[in-house]
Amino acid sequence: MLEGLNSPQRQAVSHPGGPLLVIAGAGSGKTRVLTTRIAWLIRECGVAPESILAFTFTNKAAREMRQRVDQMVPEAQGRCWIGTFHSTGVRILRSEGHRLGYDRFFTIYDADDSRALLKKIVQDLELDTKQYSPRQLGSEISGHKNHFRSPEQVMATSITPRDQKVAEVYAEYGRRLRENGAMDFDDLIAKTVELFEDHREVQERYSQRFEHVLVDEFQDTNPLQLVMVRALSARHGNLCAVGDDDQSIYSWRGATVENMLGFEEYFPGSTLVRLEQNYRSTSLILEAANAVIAHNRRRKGKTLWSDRSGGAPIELWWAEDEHEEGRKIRDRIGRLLAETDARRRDIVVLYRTNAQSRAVEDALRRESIPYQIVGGTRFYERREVRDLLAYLKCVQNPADSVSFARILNVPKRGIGKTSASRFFELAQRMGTVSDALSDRGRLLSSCGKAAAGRLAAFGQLLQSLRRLAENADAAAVLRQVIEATKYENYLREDDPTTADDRLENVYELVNAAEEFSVESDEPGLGPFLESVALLAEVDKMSDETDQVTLMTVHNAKGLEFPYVFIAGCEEGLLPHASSLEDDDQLEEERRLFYVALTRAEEAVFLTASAMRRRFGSSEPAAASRFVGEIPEELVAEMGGLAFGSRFQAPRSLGERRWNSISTSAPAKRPRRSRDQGVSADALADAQAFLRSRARSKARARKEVADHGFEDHDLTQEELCYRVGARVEHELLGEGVIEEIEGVGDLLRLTVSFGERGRKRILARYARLRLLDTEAGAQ
DNA sequence: GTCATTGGGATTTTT
DNA sequence: TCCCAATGAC
Ligand SMILES: Nc1ncnc2c1ncn2[C@@H]1O[C@H](COP(=O)(O)OP(=O)(O)OP(=O)(O)O)[C@@H](O)[C@H]1O
Repeated sequence: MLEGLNSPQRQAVSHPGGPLLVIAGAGSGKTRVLTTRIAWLIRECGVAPESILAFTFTNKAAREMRQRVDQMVPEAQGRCWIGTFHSTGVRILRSEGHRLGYDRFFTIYDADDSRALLKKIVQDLELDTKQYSPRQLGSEISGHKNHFRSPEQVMATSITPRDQKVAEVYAEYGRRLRENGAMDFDDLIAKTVELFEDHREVQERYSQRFEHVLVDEFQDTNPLQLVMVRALSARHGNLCAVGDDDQSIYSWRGATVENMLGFEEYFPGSTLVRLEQNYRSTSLILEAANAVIAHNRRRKGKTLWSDRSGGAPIELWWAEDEHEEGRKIRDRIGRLLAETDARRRDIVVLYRTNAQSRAVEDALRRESIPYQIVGGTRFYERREVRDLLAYLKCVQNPADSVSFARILNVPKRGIGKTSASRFFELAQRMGTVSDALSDRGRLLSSCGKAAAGRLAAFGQLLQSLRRLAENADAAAVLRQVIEATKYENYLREDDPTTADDRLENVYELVNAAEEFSVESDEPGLGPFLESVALLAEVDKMSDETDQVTLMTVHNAKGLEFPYVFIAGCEEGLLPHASSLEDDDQLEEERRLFYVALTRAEEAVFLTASAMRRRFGSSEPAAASRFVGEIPEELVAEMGGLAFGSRFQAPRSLGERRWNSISTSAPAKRPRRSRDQGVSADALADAQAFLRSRARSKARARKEVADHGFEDHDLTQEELCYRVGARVEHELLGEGVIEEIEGVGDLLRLTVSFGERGRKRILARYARLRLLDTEAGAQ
């Protein structure tokens, strides 16, 4: 079993017991060690499979781990508990949640449901929805939960009046979730922890049961999850955690590397194992990744090497806009497929934001290159899908008022705002929604004749669906919902232009339910809703079909591909504009880039675009500083004809910016007009510009309008351009510069070519030659 | 109660 | 650019 493993890997796999932390860089076999250790424990140490609990980051990772363990130790046969924190929480709460007053199949609220509930609360508490947006509140409350802070604690430590209000909302939110018999995502872990605290005997039982607890991707666990891990491993103290602090990319979700760095403190007497050999990537890729991540200050350095010497240089492609970027990616993919033995499934296109997938998709589609997209507008977030799921949740859980409110008048059944709010008042007085629905008399007196009739009819619909659900499987209930509500007609009438798409989604949901009903040994509504709620995007990723994969860097965590494209290597995108002001956030962006690079086995292709469409208008972009942090000799700048080498290489621009940014802040200085020359510390303006862009789009626009780019950092070549200078163009011949806008890659010149007319061109692509340099130079 | 129009906000990342 | 929520006319 230890065959093929290196020495520290073996040490970790065969570690006898007690807390073990494996810290190691990307591709060093952490996951493999964890998997093998599970098999080792069963086979060599005689540990019963059901006494093993392993946490993975996604259900997909769990599935793969389970498969591999089963391969190595057939007798394990899926008897180990391997799953995400959330699915493990659900599993425990399903059998123990009654102690906290929850039904076996409590409803799981997704982010949308939570927001709907928060919105209601904000309205009921008469707070300003601008200042307390459900979205913002949701993430604040989630943060509190993930840091293991109760509403009372938040209240006690609140400073501003707003903090207090947030604490109030938090407390009320918890009460209403409970009233609705529902938990949000965070509760799946928080309530498990609560269960263990309030019922020590339950905690004792579970921690007795799990002789060994293992955690993958430990750097992205949050304090709440740490509490859960500690509770579960308390009895035997056999915890094996693996992680890489340089790959921590979920701090915005409450994750903290402190869990790893403070391991010895939380689990005294722990053993530390480091893995230093990478088996995934060429050494060129590793060298690049190591160089980039070395720029992070807040890290414990580590060694990572590969004996896969050499490797193809990292290609850097420039495009004028995201469409061209998409085409270049597609063309390069086409060449890979034609010229190497790469299959489509060997290729992934990674990006920072989901919105970037669009341009790549368009390009791939035009050449009919099959692709799958992971994430983005999620299937289960589509309105029609959510409507139908809300019906199912409502059928399953009569107390779920959020789902009820969603479907009360969908499809339209003549119960408008007024009737609805009258009804909810009545329901509040009577205790539950379903009681109110079946009380004809009170309905009549509260809501009037017409509405009362409609409400009662709706109540009967729900009742009949509930009766059906007692015996039928999820698919049957779903089909009945669609039929009874004439949902297909509703979609067709509601908006004929989108009806086809939406109907397709409806059928896909039916399909999913049917598949579930056939495959699952518990085909009922409750288990189906549970599986839907826990499904992550990568879980649905197909490994079978041969297609190119598109996804965010976050989703690519833990995966590997021979060929990796990283699109949008631009300031403001990667690093993202919202992370530029804060060092910690900036370092997380760098880790993100590191994660992206280290997914690759054979080759990396970076692309960036000079212009990027955002909110419908094109905005300029500059090279990502991270690209500049890769040693120059590892990068091959591509682009052919359009990219004049006489002009400043864009990646150097990124480098320059970064270098200057890390020096002390430049003093304010007088503005100068562009043809007077350049200021030495124009960088500050560039930064300020990016910052302001992050702050407010409108303000940023104004800033551009007010003083354009004239004060930004200029390159050597740009220095030489000035209005009135004479230049020569390869095709157009001689001309005179009339106007200069932009900076760096985006430097645009308006040049008058006499009879050939006036052209506005990007300097980088134009291949201009200055004719009278002394006139242009300072 | 329903439908159309308008205006404002959104894109950072997700279990 | 697109999507939603709020507003107002019928
Ligand atoms: N001793 C080994 N010999 C050969 N290949 C190995 C060895 N250990 C790991 N590998 C391979 O290296 C690759 C990376 O392994 P694995 O995914 O376990 O690394 P990881 O540390 O979890 O990576 P990441 O941190 O990027 O998630 C896998 O393809 C794995 O099969």
